[in-house]
Amino acid sequence: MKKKPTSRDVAKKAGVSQTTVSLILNNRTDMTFPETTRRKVREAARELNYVPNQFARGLKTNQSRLIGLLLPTISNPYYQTLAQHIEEFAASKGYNILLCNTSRLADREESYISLLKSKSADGVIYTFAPLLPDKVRQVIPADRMVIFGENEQNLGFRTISLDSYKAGEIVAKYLIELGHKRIGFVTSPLSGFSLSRKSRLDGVIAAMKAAGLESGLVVKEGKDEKEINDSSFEIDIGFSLTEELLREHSVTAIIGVNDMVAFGALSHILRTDLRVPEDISVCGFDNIYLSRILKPHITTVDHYIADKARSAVEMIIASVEAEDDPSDRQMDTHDNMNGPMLIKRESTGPAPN
Amino acid sequence: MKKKPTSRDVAKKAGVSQTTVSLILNNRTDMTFPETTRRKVREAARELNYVPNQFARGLKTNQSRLIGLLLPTISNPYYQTLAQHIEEFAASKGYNILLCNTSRLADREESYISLLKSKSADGVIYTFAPLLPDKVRQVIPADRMVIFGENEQNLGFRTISLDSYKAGEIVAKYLIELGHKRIGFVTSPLSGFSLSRKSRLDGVIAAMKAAGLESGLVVKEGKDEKEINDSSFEIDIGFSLTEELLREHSVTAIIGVNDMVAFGALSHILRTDLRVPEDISVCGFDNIYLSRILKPHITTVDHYIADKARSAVEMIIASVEAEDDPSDRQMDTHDNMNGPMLIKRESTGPAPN
DNA sequence: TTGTATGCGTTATCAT
DNA sequence: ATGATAACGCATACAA
Repeated sequence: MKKKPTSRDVAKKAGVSQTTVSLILNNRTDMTFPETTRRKVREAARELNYVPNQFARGLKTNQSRLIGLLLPTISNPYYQTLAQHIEEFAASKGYNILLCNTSRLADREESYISLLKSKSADGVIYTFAPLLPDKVRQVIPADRMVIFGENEQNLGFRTISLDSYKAGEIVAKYLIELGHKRIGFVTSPLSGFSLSRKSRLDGVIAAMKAAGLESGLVVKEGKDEKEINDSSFEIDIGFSLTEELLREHSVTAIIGVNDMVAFGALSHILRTDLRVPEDISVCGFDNIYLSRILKPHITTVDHYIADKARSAVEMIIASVEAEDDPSDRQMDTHDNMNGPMLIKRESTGPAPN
Repeated sequence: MKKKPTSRDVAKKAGVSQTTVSLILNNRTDMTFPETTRRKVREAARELNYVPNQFARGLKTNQSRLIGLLLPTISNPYYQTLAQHIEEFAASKGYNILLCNTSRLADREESYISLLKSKSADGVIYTFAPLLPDKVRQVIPADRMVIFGENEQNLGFRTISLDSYKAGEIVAKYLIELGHKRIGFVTSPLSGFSLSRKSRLDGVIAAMKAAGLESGLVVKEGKDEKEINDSSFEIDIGFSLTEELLREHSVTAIIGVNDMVAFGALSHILRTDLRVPEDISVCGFDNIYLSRILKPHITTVDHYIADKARSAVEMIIASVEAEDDPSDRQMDTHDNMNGPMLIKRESTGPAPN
């Protein structure tokens, strides 16, 4: 590890003071330098391969340009895509992403929170409801924290909402319009972590009720969530619950609680005599990239994740920048955001008969 | 952003000096303290919610416990799984992952390299051949850099090899044993970035040649790589090239250059009258998690990615730790590692006739 | 316009 | 066994 050049080295080489180097390299507009000085400094920096030491800078400024991204797992197309969008937008703004995979384990979550504090992360994006909301509050300033997902329990954190309830309604209404009266809802466990699963189901129930079809809904819920780190678990759940469902009930449509579960359902159905969508319709949620790839293309609900990822990052950056200039302290008025949108594809059609 | 407590605050509260706090909280074994002092300090730290400031610590120690992970994209099951394994093992060792998505763009790669230097990253893991090897060499010390993948051009970087050539051989030999004589090789572009694609093909060619079946190989190569950031591109390539291939040639087996391409191939075949594997066999490379999920389960080659991810992280950590104690400077003797292994599944069978 | 001096919070050296 | 004190490299208030 050869020693790295410091701003003092650059200063010496350029024949100016270290202050001048700092000022010029930070492009400070409130100061003006002769073009020759600027050139000398930049050239010296380039020749020495100088890069400012973020430890030293951070010690002064207390900014890290680091955003912690907490995920239950990255082996899941939904989180993947989310991570990708967040990373891309953050990078475009000069912020970087520290990958924090919690596996939904409280102790991992806790150690990551401490880590983020000690690294003076400028912000934290949760992609699930915190397991330890009180701990988080102690450690992370409220305006540096955003939850990406459901907002139900209202813990007082800022939230980028996906409105899963409405998404559930939309899907159910669509199927009802197509004439479906007996619908199966297949889901990984509703208890515990994922609030969005429950919300989606609630939305479906509401729509069924509104159409007087309550009794036509069959819910099949998966059991334990032990293997949740690998999304193959969700496919398996979709597969086996659908098998069970079709053995016991005659439905004309199946809603998977997300696209992965829906794939599992589809995967079972394709092994039977049933045709999709002639005999049975299938749909999911999330519009993960696989849903426009795997055949038959699956009907699903899009959340405008890219836009929302952008908003999440923007909220944090706004707080960071408000630090210097406390004037524009406008918080989270992100209400005019796109709601969920149905993506109709091959896997759904009119009810048979 | 309320002010964070410093070790001095802890010292004041515990009634000791700041030095003592540092010594105790760092669990230094070369120093011994009365149990009462230790308790006082720890308690004060806990009560104040004290977390050491990494900027200050880093300034002194020049260690960040940060590893930069350079990926072309994370929207690809292969890189996903790799990232997951690397993150998990690194976290277990107290190291963290900075996500560096380059989209295979040279300027992004360059800015990430500078960033990693300025953040004093302890190491860098490339998951592809560097676009800017010279720049990397200038900025990242050789012993803090590991390439995960092919080693062909031998740029002088340490490498965790996947031995794609051998993987190609293994697959081809297996198909030949099953009696296949006319085999299609379907691939995304061979030029440019991905060395492993070419190596896989070379391995296949070698095996065919060895069996005197050279003329039985048909290679279909996809054109431009513009949409490579979304792995749907690879599925599309598999789909359309297979369509083309089957129109022009009669083969009894198709090798996809990776599992995604193989899925694309499969996806087309399932829309024809051909049965898999009775009429035609399909296989891929990488053993991504989808390959044991999607039906029919696809035959593929496993690389022991989890083990190798571990090795990559270990190599870096070893270098970091060798810094203090330059005695154990044993470098990359990771030769006794598992080679590629064939995973036989439903999508392959004996050649027809 | 440029340079000098100081301090950020830690770790580490050296006294005590 | 514990406490003063000096760096680490940068940004910045202030001096020139």
